[in-house]
Amino acid sequence: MGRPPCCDKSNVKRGLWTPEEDAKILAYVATHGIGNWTLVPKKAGLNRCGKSCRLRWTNYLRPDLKHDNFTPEEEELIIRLHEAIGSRWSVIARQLPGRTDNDVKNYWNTKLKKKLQKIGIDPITHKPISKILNDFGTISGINIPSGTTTTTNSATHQAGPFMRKAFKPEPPSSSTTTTPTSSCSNNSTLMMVNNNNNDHTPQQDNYNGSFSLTPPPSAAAASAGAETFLSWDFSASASSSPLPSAETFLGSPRESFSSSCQQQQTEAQTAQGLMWREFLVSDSTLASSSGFQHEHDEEKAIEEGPSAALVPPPSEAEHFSARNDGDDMVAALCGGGSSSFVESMLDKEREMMQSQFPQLLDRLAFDY
DNA sequence: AAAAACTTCAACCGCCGAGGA
DNA sequence: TTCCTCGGCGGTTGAAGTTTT
Repeated sequence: MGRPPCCDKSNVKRGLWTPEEDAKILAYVATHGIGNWTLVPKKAGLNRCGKSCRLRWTNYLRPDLKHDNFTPEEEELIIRLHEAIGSRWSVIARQLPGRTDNDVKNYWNTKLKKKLQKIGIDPITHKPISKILNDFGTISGINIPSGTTTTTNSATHQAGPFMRKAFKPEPPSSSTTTTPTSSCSNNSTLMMVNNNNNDHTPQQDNYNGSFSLTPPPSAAAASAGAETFLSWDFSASASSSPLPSAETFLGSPRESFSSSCQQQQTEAQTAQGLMWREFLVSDSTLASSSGFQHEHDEEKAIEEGPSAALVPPPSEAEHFSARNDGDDMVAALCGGGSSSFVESMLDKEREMMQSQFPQLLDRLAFDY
């Protein structure tokens, strides 16, 4: 049975609130406090849905709200928390006094996402976009030719279908391959530049995390229309070095959360040459891309059945939560049964989270 | 000056879980 | 156990404002 509407939508006012309506809410809350929001419109003399009243109060009228710009510290915290727990805006907002989940969400969507994209970081996975695409090349058995430029932001989404295909369990005899470059067409180009030999060979898994913004080589920039060039220092060859993170750009004096996190993943990297987070790259990216959602659903429907093993992985937030509803999916990803690999990864991430965000983790555990 | 393109963000939508009857 | 209501949440929309052409 579907849930009935909370109010008669045809008879309630919608759209922007007037100062008079705001005053009524404020007056009502001042006298009665916050209680049953469905009764508020009637008692306050408003022709609005109760839900709308609650939203107006929580997102705009609450006296403890800040209405000024986000500070760099707040920005950094949002990025770090988003990397850790994903788009759980309410949880992130609780770490930012005076900010609402709507504020944080809007700020992320309009500013921070673009900011990260501009510096070549995928805002969903918080990994360098080139790294994602290069890894995809490795995973799917495709070597991106030397000198091939990889593309940013929407190109990642454009790569969705074939990336997903790459993760799809194939029968051993299958030789299906796809060609990434056919889907990567974007006027925003990201180039990987090796400082040592200055060739543009994509590097995989062995960069050391020294990662800086450099001015584009003029000729290449002009021809490629590059917005941002990323300069990588490959001088140290330690393969267990952390991946660069957005933190690097933010100049945080603290130990990079993402770096430590990713380092642990790297250390636990299996002979498969694939980290579990890689799965998140493919599917969380897709899931958040409305353009692929429909297609994804269709494919899922097709794939479901006795042999279907491609189950959307839980978000990182779900991994960090105390709920178990992601376990089956993770198990499915690993071919069924419990996986010590996944469990150890989750344990490590939890430990790391505990040390980095103890308060947050406590709250998550409490909430769920 | 006007139109088009782009950005921002308040508000809405629909789903979900909790909890009470 | 089932049904219903409510509050909370994340994703999305679209009006208003701003910038660019």
